[in-house]
Order: sequence, then C-alpha cells, then structure tokens
Amino acid sequence: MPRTPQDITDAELAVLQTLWDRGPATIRQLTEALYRSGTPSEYATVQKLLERLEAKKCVRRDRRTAVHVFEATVQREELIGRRLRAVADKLCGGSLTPLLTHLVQTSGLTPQERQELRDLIDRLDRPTSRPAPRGEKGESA
Amino acid sequence: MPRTPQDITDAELAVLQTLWDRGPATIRQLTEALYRSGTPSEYATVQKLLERLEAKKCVRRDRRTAVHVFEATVQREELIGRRLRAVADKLCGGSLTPLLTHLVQTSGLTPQERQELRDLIDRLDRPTSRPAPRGEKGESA
DNA sequence: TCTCTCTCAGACATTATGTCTTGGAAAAAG
DNA sequence: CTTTTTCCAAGACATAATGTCTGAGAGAGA
Repeated sequence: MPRTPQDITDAELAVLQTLWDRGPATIRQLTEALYRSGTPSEYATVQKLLERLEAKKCVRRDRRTAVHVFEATVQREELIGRRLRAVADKLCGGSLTPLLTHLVQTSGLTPQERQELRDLIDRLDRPTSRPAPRGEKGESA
Repeated sequence: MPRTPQDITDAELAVLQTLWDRGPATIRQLTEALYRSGTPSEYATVQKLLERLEAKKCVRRDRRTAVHVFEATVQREELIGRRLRAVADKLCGGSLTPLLTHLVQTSGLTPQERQELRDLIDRLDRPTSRPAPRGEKGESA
C-alpha cells in the first residue's frame, strides 16, 4: 500500500515558520535566519525547499524583481487545520468531534481556559453580536 | 536537519485498526482480514508490520502459545492524543489550546454538538461522578 | 568588461517503508 | 517415527521521500 507523503516536511516547515515570523524575504535572508553561515550549499537547500513549497502552493514567489521575494500563502492556522483533518481522517473516520472531545478531556484546561472556551462556543450561537474582539489570549511562541 | 520519522505508518495503522476492530488475533487472521488471499508474501508483510509495531510498544505478542497472538497495547484514543500533541509541538509551540480553538471555530458544530461540548466542559468543573481527574503533568502557561 | 550573486535544473546520499525470500523449528498428519 | 504443513525469525530488496549539494548560465552592478 503506497504511503501518504507528508504534506509539509520538517525542513519546509522551518522555512515557513521563518516566513511567518519575519514576513516576505529573499532566499539569502532566509538562509541566514535558518543557518548561521551562508554557504552555497545551505543557500541551495533553502532554495530547493522554497521551490517545493511553491509547488505545494504554500509560498508565493515574486519574480518581477531580480532577486525573488518569497511570501507565505498559507497561514499557520490553515496548516493546523490540515493536520487536524489528517488525524481525523486516519483515526476518526473523518470526524473532527472526537478530536475535540479528546482535547477537552486531556489537555488539562485551567478553569479560566474552560471559561474562555465556553465563551467561544457561546459566540458561535449568536454570530451576529460581535463582542469585544480583543482576545486576551496571548500566543505563546 | 534530520527528518522526524512517522510514529506509526499507514500500513502499520491498518494492522492496528484490525486489532482494534477484532481484538487479539494471529498473523494469519490479520493477513486474511487485510488482504483477501493469504499468500506467503502478504503474510510476511503483516508479520513485519507487527514486528515493528511490537518494537514501538504498540502491540503485545503472546509467545507462550505456539501460534503467537497479538494484541493492541495502544488504544485509538491514545494515538489520537499523540498525533494531536505532535501537531501542537510543531505548529503551536507545544500548546494544545490553539488546536482546541481552531476546532471549535472551524469544525462546523451543530447546535446540539455545541451543547454536548458545553456539558462536557461543565463536567470538568465538578468532577463529582468521576473520581480523580487524569493526572496531568503541570505544563502550559 | 569583469565579477558577483542569483536562478534553474538536476544529481546525490540517506533513510523510511512496504514488500518479499529463505532457513530452520515446531506442530500436525500419516 | 516420518512426512507434511504451518509458523517464526532474520534479513534482503525496491521504491519513494527528503535533505543536501553541484554546475551551468543569466543578469546586475562596478
């Protein structure tokens, strides 16, 4: 049975993370961010990874400039969604609710997080009202 | 960058699914469940997959009987948890709450499912019917 | 013009993974 | 007890994915 190739590999993800962090960038900038040195091989590696990311529609390349500039076209959220769906497909017959149940039960939510979650669900019930959009939930890096 | 090997591959998972569905079984039983015929090659393939699953502690082999009997030692739930944690590690700095948020927002819950989810969360607040809640390593923020 | 960096295309090495072969032991059949 | 069948064990093998690297040309700038 043929194996399912990974949608995005670890090395590719590292590049993507850098693009997420620093915004559009050139190969050289990415190379220096990922490796310390800028050896030709490393440069070419990043280049290849970008080429594959482009083929996978995860990155857009601006070819108008002499030195191409790359930009992520896939957001972190989107990737998360993809991976979650992959897990659901392989282990839950495609349904996402088991994942939800699992997470609620095992992720050790604090009372505060539980309350936030409740609020989030409540907000789904009446999508018309748009309460304070300021999410105090800080993204941990 | 060395790539991270998959914890459990697709073919291994197929074997595991069969064990989950039918309970403890021999290689032959599994082979016939997975393939229709029982050609020696296919038998050996299943054998190899079981061997790897055993090495990964996902399956226990009872060697006391002449014909070994295999049993899953990892439940579906557990695997789900592992994969979710993998996603969290790679995309959310290890935190599971972003996954939770994402799922609540995008999985298109029906009003009934939303209510069930609320009930589930409420049950976490007063674990009266449930004895000690699952021991969790104190992590997260 | 000369030099430098870039792009492009593709080679390469390593590993993962699914498949298959062989050799010998144990059990079953006679 | 001998023959036959089935099983276990160890490992070879082929393919594909993935990370890395090389070389040829093109274009920009000094």
